[in-house]
This record gives sequence, structure tokens and C-alpha cells, in this order.
Amino acid sequence: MRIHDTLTRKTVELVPREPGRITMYVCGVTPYASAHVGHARTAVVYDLLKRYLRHAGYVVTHVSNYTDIDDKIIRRAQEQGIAPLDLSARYIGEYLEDMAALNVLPPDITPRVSESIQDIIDLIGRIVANGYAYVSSDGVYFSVRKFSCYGRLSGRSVDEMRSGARVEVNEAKEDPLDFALWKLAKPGEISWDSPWGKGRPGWHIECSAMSLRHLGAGFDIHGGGEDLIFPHHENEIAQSEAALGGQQFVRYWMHSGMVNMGGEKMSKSLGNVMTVRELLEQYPGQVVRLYLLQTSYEKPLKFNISGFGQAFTTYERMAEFEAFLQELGQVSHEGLEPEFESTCSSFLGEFDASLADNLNTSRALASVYEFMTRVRRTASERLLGGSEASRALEVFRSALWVLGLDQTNDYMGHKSSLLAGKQHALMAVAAEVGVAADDHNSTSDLLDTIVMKRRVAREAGQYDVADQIRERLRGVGIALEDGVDGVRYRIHG
RNA sequence: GGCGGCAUAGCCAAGUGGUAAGGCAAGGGUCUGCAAAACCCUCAUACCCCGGUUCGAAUCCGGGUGCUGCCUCCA
Repeated sequence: MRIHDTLTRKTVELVPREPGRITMYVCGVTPYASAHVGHARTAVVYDLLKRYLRHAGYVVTHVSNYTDIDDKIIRRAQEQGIAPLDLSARYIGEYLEDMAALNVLPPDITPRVSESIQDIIDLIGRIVANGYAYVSSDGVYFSVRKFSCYGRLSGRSVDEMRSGARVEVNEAKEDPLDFALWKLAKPGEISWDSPWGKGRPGWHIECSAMSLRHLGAGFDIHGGGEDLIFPHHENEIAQSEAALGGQQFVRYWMHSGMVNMGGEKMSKSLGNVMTVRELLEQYPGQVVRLYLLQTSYEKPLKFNISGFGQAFTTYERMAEFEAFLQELGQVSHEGLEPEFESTCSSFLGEFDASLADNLNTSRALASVYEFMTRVRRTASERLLGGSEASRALEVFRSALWVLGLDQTNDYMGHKSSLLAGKQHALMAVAAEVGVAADDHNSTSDLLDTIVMKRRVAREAGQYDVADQIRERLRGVGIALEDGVDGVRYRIHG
């Protein structure tokens, strides 16, 4: 497959360090608040990458960290009067729930900074020994000017930055560009022992330590949001290669685009945030995921809540299509028409090729939609055989799995919970159309009885009664569809 | 101030030299008791503006305009 590499600024063929095997490290979250849509996007993008690579036959090792100790966590924990690691543990728990709802597969390894201190100390030791760092009054700092390639990833030069007005001023540094590898603890702060005194890791060192620890020098893909390019990833390269003594740190760098809200980047510090949890109250996780996959992963995504309504309609179409094939597939039948088989296999070919092209999800989704239309068209022209339906279902599901949109039961579950929420409204409808509402123990029983009453009326030719019932139900968000094999319903909030 | 990115129909969005994918919405039709769903048809002489290169440009180059990212914590 081809991917866009941030370092070379080119879209290149992905050639792994070891044939058939991909090692990837994705910068995870600093868990001091609920995850927002931007975090969700990044997680979904790299989850898609992993799924696609596995689908393409690679053995993938995916590492993603939690930066569970940092200044913001410490401050937030102090405000709440709890231990920093308790605070981060709580938000890690939330994050896991949110990601599960989005059908993000758990990474293979999820190291935490607080559990990687020894690796971090060892790495700093190597950097110091190689002469790229120095000990100062409040910690250990990396000497940026000693690393000649500094600025290559983010495309800036040390001298340009020096003239910039916004570099941090700190008298403990030899140069304003230097950054902390180890911060000595102030009284009362959480700390770990180190050769340089009690303290905690600086912001960037943990990712170098954890990625090298679990994947080794020269691993394949390092990813994250594009806001991490500078300084985080720039610093990671500098310190890692300083420690590795000239060996390459990472083969390919990938960065996912930001989510914008109100014309600005969504971020916790700006406060223009929609959390994943808030969104999941309104839409099934699969709909949220589909929304996120509609835009190419590198482009900024303009968050717009009305887009979720569109995504909902589209996901509904997918879920109904799957149900349609599943029903047809029950009937056993003779073989496939060659033409039908070629529809299925060329769909998969087009789908794979789209994702192999730097994860072109828009095109991959277009091929899914076209496939649905083709199969439906065939079904409307002649009866689709059971084996054909099964084959179509097989390829359709494999595509949905790669996209992580295979949890159609999520949509169905959403449907039934919506229905349960309509208890009250349905009782009113029952009363209006003359159905006794008392002796039904569930909302769906009640709906069934109403639908039955309508069916009787229809069969008796009393269309005015039947239509009235249908209109009443539509009024409460339940749309009935009369098919040849019975009544189906769609339900909306 | 420095270094980037983006601008395609009402909305979302692909396409990066060969004559505008796909989805939503909208309009018409088939089917249906009527609907819905499904299917069929229609829906950008045109890709922010002005120049240039080319047989040919949404795609390349130059200049504008607008929006935006990073340079500070950030996914």
C-alpha cells in the first residue's frame, strides 16, 4: 500500500522493516478529561489503518500509549483533591468505553508513562552519555543545537525558531529551544527516583522510550494527530536518534487531520469541544464512525452536527442492506451467476485498491454504495438466489469489517432503545386507534398489537382505518413499510 | 513575524494534466390499494478570482482573495 509520509512529504510505497510484519506506534491521549471528537478521529483513523493492513495479510503490532502523568494531570488532580494517577486511571477507563463504542479495536500494547519510568531513565541516560543532554538546576535538558537534523520533520530551521517571539524563556536552559527530558519534582509533587534526583519525565521522552521498548529502533509507522508534528514528534526524533547513535528511529511518519468546530481546531484548551460521550447520547457509535470516515484522514474535518443525520441515513441503508441479504441467504439455492460473482469480486478489488491508496475512505465508501445499488438492482430484476445473497453478504461484511462498520447490531440496538423510549407515545396511539394498552408488558408487544390491528383492517379492505394507524405511528417516529412478506418498521428519534 | 495546508453543486465529498466518482437533499417515474422501502431517470459547460505554460488544466506555474494549522499544552 501507499501512504503519505510526513518526513519526506511524499506518498510512498510502504515497505516494512521485516517482510509481512508491520510495527506501528500511535501517540495516545493525556487522560485528564473526557475524549472529544478529535481524539475519536485519530483513534478511528489508525484503527482503520491497522484493520486494512491485517486484511491485506500483514501481522500488525500496534502500540498506543497513555501519558498518564503530566503537568495538567497533576494540576487537575490537585483541584479535585485526588491522586494524579487516580485521575488519569478514571479517564483511561472512560476512554476505553468510548473507543469500544466506536468499534476501535484495542491496541496490542498500551503502555503507561507511570509504568515505564525505568525505560525512560535508561533512555535519558544514553542521551546524556552520548553528549546530547545536560543537567541543569531543575532537570535534564536536551541540547537541540547539537542535533543537526533538528527541524526536518516540521520543516523549520533552528535559526528561524530562534528569532520567533514565542519560544519559552527559562533560565535553567542553555538555549531557549532546549526541552526537558527529566523535570525535578517540586515539594509535594508525585516523583520517581533517578540518577538526577527525584522527578518525572518531560513531555516527549515517554513516547521515545515506550516505542523503542516495544517495537525497537527503525519500527515502521509512527502516527498521531498533525498537531503533534511540532514540537512533540520533532523532539522524539531528536532524542531517539541521539540515543540510538545514528540508527534510524522510525521509517514512516503519518499524521491525521484536525477536527474543526466553529472555524477553529477543536481542543480542550479552547473549550470548543464536543465529547464522544455527548455525541454517543444522540447517535450510535457506528454512525459516528461513519461520519469520521467520510473525509480523507489528512484533511481537516469541519465538525457539523447535521452531518450526523446524513451519516445516520447512510448507515441505516447499510444495516438494512445487510439484513436484506441475510434474509435472502436463508433460502438455499443453486450456484452463482458468473456475472454476479464478478460484481462481488470487482467490488472487493476496487474497495481494497481505494484503501491501499493512502486510505482513501471516500472512494472505498463510494464502492460500497455502488455495490449495494448493483446488488439491489439485480434483486429487482430477478430473484436473487440464496447462494448469491450469501456471497454478497460475505464480501459486504468483509468490507464493513475493514472499515470497522460491521456492528450493524449497534444500529439495531439503537432502534430498539428508541422504541423503548416511545412507550408513552405508543400508549396514546393505542388509545386513539382502539387498542387496549394495559395488558402488554413491553413496548414492542404494544407495537405488535397495533400493527396487527392494522393488518386485520387492511385485509378487510378498510384502508382508511389502516392508513390512519400508519399515520399515527409515523407521527411518533415509527414508519411502517408494507412488503410482500409482511410489515417492517423504521424508527427515528 | 516565520513555516505549512485548504478553497469542487443546497450540504458532505473524491479526483492532482485528457475533458467533473459517490452520498445526502430535491424533482420526475416504476412498483404499491395508497404510502414507504427498493429500482430507474434528472440534478456543476464546470472546480474562489486574474494571468501564464500546454494540443489539452479543477489538476502545473505566477499573482490575488478568503479560511485554516503549527511556531505554547494539544489527537
